Amino acid sequence: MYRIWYSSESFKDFIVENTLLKNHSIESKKIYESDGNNAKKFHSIPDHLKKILYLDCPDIIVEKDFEPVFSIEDTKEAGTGHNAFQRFARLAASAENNVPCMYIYPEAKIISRKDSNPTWDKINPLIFKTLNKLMNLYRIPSLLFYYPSDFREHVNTPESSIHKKDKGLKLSKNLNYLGCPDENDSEMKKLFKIIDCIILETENKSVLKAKDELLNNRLINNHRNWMLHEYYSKNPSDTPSSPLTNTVEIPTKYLLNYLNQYENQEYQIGELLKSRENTVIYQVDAKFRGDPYPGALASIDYHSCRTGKTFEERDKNLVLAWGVIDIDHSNQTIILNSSKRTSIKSFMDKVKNSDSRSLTSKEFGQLKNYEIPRYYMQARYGTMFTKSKEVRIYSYFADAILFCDGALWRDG
DNA sequence: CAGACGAGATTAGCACCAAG
DNA sequence: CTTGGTGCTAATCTCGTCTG
Repeated sequence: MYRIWYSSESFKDFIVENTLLKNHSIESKKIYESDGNNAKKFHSIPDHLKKILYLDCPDIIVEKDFEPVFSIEDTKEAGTGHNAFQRFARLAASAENNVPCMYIYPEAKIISRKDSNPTWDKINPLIFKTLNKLMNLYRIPSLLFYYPSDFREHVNTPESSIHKKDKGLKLSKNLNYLGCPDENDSEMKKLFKIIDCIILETENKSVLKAKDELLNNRLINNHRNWMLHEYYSKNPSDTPSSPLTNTVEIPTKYLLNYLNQYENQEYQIGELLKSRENTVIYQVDAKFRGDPYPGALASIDYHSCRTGKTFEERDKNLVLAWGVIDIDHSNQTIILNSSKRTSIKSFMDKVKNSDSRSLTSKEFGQLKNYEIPRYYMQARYGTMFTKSKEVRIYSYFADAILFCDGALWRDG
């Protein structure tokens, strides 16, 4: 009846045993993130789930009759700066695929840095506003719950937190739920109630119809209002914060003038970029890497660029630049300075690497038996699931990627 | 020569912490 | 205080070498 896909067994039990799922027969299966990460097993994941996993893999997906009912993402990370957005791509993937998502994140966590007393690192409230945008767009719940913590009892006294050894977080005391949040905490009880709500709705109606109407549910609607309230109480003046503070908006003309170096008599840049008057550039002056940037890039899309449900429906281009942008108004162009000299080679090497791991150039006789279904998946999808996560997410979200020594862009 | 074993490489997860 | 670049670890795969 219900099927639950999980990456951690104790967290799966934590969810099942504290919700109405415990009254149903459950089949549980381990989830595999990607073909690149788990070449032997990923191809056995059902096709409809692969589509959700295309962008990023959540901690839990619950299905009924082969239709995803909801997903959960759980983290103990301190949500300062862009970190709150690290898992955002998977929330977005869930919403884009019409699957409600629950996000568990600490309101604050105790961090001890050298030469200073322990302090609470507090969640970047922008995550609430961005999740609200996601809900407006897809009409599917994307709800954040606070990971249980001592924060409110010890706002100014992290030193005296009872749970200081766990960095202020309240973990479960139940040995079956090792590393899970405290199931007796009020915030977790809210989570269980809302999950129960979703399960009851799917029992009464079809899964699809239930999901369609979830935002009208009183409990869920209340929680959504609470999230907005959290945003405005933590940021009353609605001041922009990371990662939006690392973006710059320019007239697209400037971008086209910059990309002009790659045009000649044979090739002219296509219509897509030109069709949008302005362009948002996310500046990352770091060595090429994945987390936390894929999630941050995705969040900027929903925040600053999207007007509709797909990445094609944007009123501004979204560009990822590996370096810092200087705007040259006199020449109507941009200058890209990369202090780490991050090369386009680092991107292309990752693409090359995933191709070399694919089976598509083999003869049938060379395939081991267990490789045959994987080969067949690759025959259909190419290296779609084989590439590393950052290559998948960057090339999905960014209309163009700029490096100091090269660039990639979409024409349509 | 098939299977076992283990080192090294790769992927991704899960965060931390120093700078300004 | 906020920002935003970087570090560490587990899991798994790959591939060369060993062994019976």
